[in-house]
Amino acid sequence: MSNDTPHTAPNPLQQLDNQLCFPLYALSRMVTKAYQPLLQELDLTYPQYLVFLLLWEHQELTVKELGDKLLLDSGTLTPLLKRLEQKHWISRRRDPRDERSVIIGLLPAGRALQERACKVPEQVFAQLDMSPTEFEALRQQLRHLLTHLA
Amino acid sequence: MSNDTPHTAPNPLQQLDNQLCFPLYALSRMVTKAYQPLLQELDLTYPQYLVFLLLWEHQELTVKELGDKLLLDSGTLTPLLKRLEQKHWISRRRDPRDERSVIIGLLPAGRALQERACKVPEQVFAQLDMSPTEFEALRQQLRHLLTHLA
DNA sequence: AAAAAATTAATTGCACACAATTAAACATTA
DNA sequence: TAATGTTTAATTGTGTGCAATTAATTTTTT
Repeated sequence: MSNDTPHTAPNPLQQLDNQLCFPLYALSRMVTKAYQPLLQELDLTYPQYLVFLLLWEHQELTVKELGDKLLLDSGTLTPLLKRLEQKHWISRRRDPRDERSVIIGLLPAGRALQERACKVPEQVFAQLDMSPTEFEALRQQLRHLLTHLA
Repeated sequence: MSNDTPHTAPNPLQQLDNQLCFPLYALSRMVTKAYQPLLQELDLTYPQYLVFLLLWEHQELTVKELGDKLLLDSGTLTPLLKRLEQKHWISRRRDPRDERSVIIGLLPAGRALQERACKVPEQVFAQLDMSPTEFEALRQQLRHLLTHLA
């Protein structure tokens, strides 16, 4: 132990390689990047794509419902949805039965995107180099953690 | 099949619940949120904390090396590092042997943060409700995917 | 019904992320 | 060595994320 190393002894728990959080954070961004060239063809960002996945499934959802499902708040969703509205892909209107809520609906151009996007999931999966079994196991483990933390 | 449902038949691969990307994206944000109250005490954001994890381990790193390890580019790192410099936690100087590189070093106040942060990993782990075995398995699986994708 | 509490979006301000471009320094090649 | 190409940060512009606040509406309580 020479005294030209005055810094604290390394704490293994404080090393990046031993963190769970970092691979989660980095992998999430890398997967988003894997989507990017495919989504660019559709003029969509990744969070915008997630909104459409929900709208293609449910036709109409309030901002609240979108936020609950995506774990995003109005500070993120409101400007994102306004950009989609400007492109005439979605509609935004107050719920007449509860004027607090804003209902997001699909416009024809937004619905038409679904067909163009249908190949996206398998194309990303192909880049992942995972067996369907591994894929399913990891998906369930992540979802389990998510429900425990959210 | 009634004709008041003019929309396309749902594609299972286009349902949010069947995606791997979404739990990854959402869990990553939730885990970052779990760090937030702990890091707030240190006046740190999560990506700033990651920078310090590396600096506590290596004392000095170039912006390039930080970017390679964190998978972040200068567009993200430069302003982040300038904020840390303004707090007198790190130093930024050109490498005299290669004036293209900027060397990031720890200042005393930045080094002193390590001790205050040493409990953070275990406190976050406690919130995760996972066995160490599960933790380790997931960590390695995520790292494996990351190296395949990055 | 009136007052208080809760719910829903929007807004504001700050900090990432990242694509694309620029500029400086260094390396390689003709 | 001069020209070309590469590497490294910084810059610019757009789009999230999110904490905190605000404003309008609805619900609950008194």
